[in-house]
Amino acid sequence: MPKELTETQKKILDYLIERIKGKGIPPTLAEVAAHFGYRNRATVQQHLAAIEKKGYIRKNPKLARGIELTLEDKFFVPRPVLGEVAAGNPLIIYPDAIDTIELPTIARMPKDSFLLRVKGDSLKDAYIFSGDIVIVNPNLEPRNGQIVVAILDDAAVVKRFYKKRSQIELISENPEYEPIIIDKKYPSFKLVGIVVGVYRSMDASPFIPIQRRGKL
Amino acid sequence: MPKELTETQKKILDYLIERIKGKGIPPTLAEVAAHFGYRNRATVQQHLAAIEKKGYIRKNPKLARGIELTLEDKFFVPRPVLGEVAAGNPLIIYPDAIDTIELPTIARMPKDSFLLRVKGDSLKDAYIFSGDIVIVNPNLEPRNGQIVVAILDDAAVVKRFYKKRSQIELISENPEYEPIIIDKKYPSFKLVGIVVGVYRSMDASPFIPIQRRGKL
DNA sequence: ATAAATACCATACATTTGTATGGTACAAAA
DNA sequence: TTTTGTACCATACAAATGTATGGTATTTAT
Repeated sequence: MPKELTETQKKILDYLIERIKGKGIPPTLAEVAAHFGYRNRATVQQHLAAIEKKGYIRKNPKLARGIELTLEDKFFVPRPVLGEVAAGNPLIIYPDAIDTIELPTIARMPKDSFLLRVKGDSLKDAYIFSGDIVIVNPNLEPRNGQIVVAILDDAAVVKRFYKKRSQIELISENPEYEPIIIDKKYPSFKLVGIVVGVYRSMDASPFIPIQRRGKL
Repeated sequence: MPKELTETQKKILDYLIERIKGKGIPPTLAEVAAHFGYRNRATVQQHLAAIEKKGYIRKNPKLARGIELTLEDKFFVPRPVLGEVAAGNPLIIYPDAIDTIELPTIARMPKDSFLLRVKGDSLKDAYIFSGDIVIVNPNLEPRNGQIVVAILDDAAVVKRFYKKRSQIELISENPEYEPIIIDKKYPSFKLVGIVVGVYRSMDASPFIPIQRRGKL
């Protein structure tokens, strides 16, 4: 189990992850220093040593940009989950990250997307379940039938989106939930983004392994 | 549209991609040279110049490992799908990639994992559906109750794994399918890996947007 | 009270790294 | 035939890079 990081160390690690996952190129000491306004590389050097000691990265000695994320080899990388979102009844969405899930290393986010954990079962007919992580892109125009995340009276919902002449309808796949109809002028409605993908980790299995034997 | 690459250039580009996506660190000229057995960096230097000229990479001048993949700066990154795997009845698994899916940029794979597209519905009670992409890690020891991919008589299956004294059981979540019982000595059985995650793209929506209005 | 960890700065140095330049050999195109 | 492109080799060099060492100030644990 990796040890706790200090504030500064965490910031630096986040930057490393951002650079490695985002650009594909780990930064040099000089670049990290520049990014944080440090006057010299030795400072970064020491922070990296500390982060490495705590087990989050591995440094290839003598090699330029020789920073590897060790967490990556464990297949999981911490990603912030911005909030929980109701597939059924609205839930509160938090301004900051409420949690960090261990998205597998398959987890490089498009830089403008973010993650939300789904609570509730109103999307079960669309094969999205409570506990799933949805990848939300805020910079896409919604088309009819797409699954979107929207804020409604300070709560967030995940629903299927339909735009009509003068109103927007948010429909659950699950017939137990009533469609939400929004007049276009409705003030507290805001479209957050479009669900571009769903990810579910199999690691901490939410399923109880039922010892089902033989035929039924 | 990028121009055609020569054989050598393609090999080098493949290596670059492998390094950037796999390790997260682009190689230096020296490393590329070593990998291909070149006696000096200038050779690589010239190949890279050619590849850049043809538009596949961008080089940050003067910067160590300053190689970026130009094709990558989009939302989706092509990833090879190694085969299709049956959640219900066994299907054939192909030695090479059968397809390339556009995994979202959230998609950087752990280097030893690979993707399989699921066909069939025997795992629907585990919320895995036909068309989903499962992320499979071949280097983990399976624990009871985990979902695994296994090869059985040249066909691959996705099932829940249970190890008993002298036999292994592969069980479907879906009661319609019979459990598969394998004697430990069974020759043609091979465990491929453990399903560590499921990804589903919402992009090419498999669902027909049903115009369901009002209450039912 | 003292030790240890954190968070920086500055300077120095050997290597690594990218790049420039020049050369050879070969095949295909003009 | 000459030119162009590909595929290598060798040497040289400035800048980038990681690392070592030493220092100060502050906070946290003992």
